[in-house]
Amino acid sequence: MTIENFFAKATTDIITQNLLGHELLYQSPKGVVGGLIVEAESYMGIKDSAAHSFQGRRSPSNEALYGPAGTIYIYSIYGHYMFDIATQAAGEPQGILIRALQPTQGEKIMEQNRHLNGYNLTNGPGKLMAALGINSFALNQQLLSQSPLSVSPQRKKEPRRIIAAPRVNVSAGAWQNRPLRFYVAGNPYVSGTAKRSWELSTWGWLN
DNA sequence: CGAAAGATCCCCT
DNA sequence: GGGGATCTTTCGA
Repeated sequence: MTIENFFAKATTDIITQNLLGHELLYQSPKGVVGGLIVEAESYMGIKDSAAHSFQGRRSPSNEALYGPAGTIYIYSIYGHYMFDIATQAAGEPQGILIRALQPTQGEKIMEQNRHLNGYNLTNGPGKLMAALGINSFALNQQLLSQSPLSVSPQRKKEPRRIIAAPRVNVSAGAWQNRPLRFYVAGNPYVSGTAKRSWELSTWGWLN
């Protein structure tokens, strides 16, 4: 099973839920860094009012969304870099925004990249990219399997419970309240969650 | 060419 | 929980 086979086999919202617990790794110049995916959002393509490809919008900056499943889509907003993966066949511009990681590799390097430590290291889409040390568009439009970024083809850990909620900072449009944000319940690296909701014995995993 | 919006972050109360 | 920083992209004149 390759990571490309993992995608394009279901609807993007199902793929997003199945992606939780997979390990994202980056072969960075300073060493291997990465962690388990604990939070992600689905963007459902031309009919989704919050998607960059809404109504078929297409330009050099979002071209990666139109690539085959497993294509890396990097964009920037407010001076921060974000990491998406195209999930469907070429020409069907749907994708997943990776929003938070639980560090498993190179935590020291990530702390140096971020100049801080603790749960704030990777609990947001811009934060995790800064922690990995990615601050350019160099990997945009590359295939995951042919780049220094990789996602494990299967789960490393099973979420005990997955919560679905409206997407973060999607505040207008017909799809603004759709529950397309998915995260591991109780994991302290999920962005914007309250301390009292954290499960610090299991971090939300079954194994 | 200027302006405004935006899938965010950090620091302060 | 709120406001300012920051900067790329897009759209309208």
